[in-house]
Amino acid sequence: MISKNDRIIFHIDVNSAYLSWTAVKLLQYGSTHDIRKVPSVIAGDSENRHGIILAASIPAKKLGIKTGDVLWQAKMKCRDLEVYPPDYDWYMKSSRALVDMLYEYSPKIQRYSIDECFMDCSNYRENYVGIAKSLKARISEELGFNCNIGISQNKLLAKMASDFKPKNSVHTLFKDEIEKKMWPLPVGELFMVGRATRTKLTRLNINTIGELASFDVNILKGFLHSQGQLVHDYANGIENSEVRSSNYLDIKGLGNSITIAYDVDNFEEASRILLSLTESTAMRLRENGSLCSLVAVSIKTDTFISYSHQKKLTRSTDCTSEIFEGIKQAFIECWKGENIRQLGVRLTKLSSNEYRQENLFDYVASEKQVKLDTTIDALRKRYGKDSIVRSIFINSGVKAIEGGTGSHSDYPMMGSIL
DNA sequence: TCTGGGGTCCTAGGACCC
DNA sequence: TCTGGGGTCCTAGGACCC
Repeated sequence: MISKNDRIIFHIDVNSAYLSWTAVKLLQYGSTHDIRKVPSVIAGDSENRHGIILAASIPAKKLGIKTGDVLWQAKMKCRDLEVYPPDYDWYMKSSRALVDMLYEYSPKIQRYSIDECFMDCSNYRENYVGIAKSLKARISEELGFNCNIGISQNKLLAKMASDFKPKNSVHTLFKDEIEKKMWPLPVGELFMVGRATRTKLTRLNINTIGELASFDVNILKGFLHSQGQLVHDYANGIENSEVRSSNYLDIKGLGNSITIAYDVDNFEEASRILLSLTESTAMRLRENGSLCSLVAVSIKTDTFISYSHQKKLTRSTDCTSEIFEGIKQAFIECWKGENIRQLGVRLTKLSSNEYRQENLFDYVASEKQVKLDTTIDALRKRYGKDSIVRSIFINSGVKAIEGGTGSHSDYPMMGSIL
């Protein structure tokens, strides 16, 4: 169990978050039909080639439908599958409501993703399970959705615990429970063992987490390099990272990408889409108070081949037109002329805009650009994203501002590591 | 029949310098 | 003309997460 110097970490995980949150919204708007109780999914529309399952109800899961499946395949498994579109603004509100409630319990909270949080509850030396249960009950009653809470001495084990069945429960996975509760599980269920790693481990005849835990770590490192050490540690429950109150300023990079409803085969069209993506990404960059000095373009072709190319800027900037020049250059340098299915823009090497390095030669011009961007951002914030649109987009068939967890993204996305 | 979008981190290989 | 090795930095791609 818990000893004196142990931390107590909660991991709160909303069950089928998107589906639950849409269900709650429908009920709040007067529906009497709870989509959690029938086969249903949240998915984009196939017509625009966004037809992927983002979340599935438990009845849908029982029919073999899971996140990431293609919509038409899911429909074949269940003829009267109910399909609902995602509503990201609502999901952000729901997520925020959850976090607000968690702050009543502890100030040390790390938002790991839109539907997962770590919370350091080391202050509750006794009855932490009882506290978790009452927290879970409050979330159900006051917010209307269910979650799992995992409890342990570190974040990894707490996260593993919150995956345990049954759903809508509190589970513990303390170090002295690893052997019984975690080691019998298939190795692919360990955090950070994805498909590629699992395949390699299977070749070494490692099939359960317990087999991984007792395997020679040096042999593992030979096959998996640093990943070998990491998963071996995780299989043994070793992980010591802090619950760090996330600061949105310390993101490493940001980007937007879009799968286009049709294949793009000419430069002008691709360029318009890239500008549209640059607009939304640069806006987020400015909102974050950051400058970037490296930009990258990514391309996915109609045959699903992906590649990317990056371009260093001459100085750090948050100016849409400067960033777009870099993006356009990068695209010209790498596009091989295939039909394009998806385009992406990514900004990295971020720094704070407190230390804006002015261009000595056209100081006035760049001053003006900064003011222009700031003004446009303010107008769009006030009157909506489409209130100001570049003339190039009018009648072009391309949305002026494409993609993006725009202003509502007030948490950093999770990393793959804790 | 068709296959999303947002992230972080690591690594192999090439360029360049000494 | 041909030969080496080590260090650093950069890039593209691939691993993982939700």
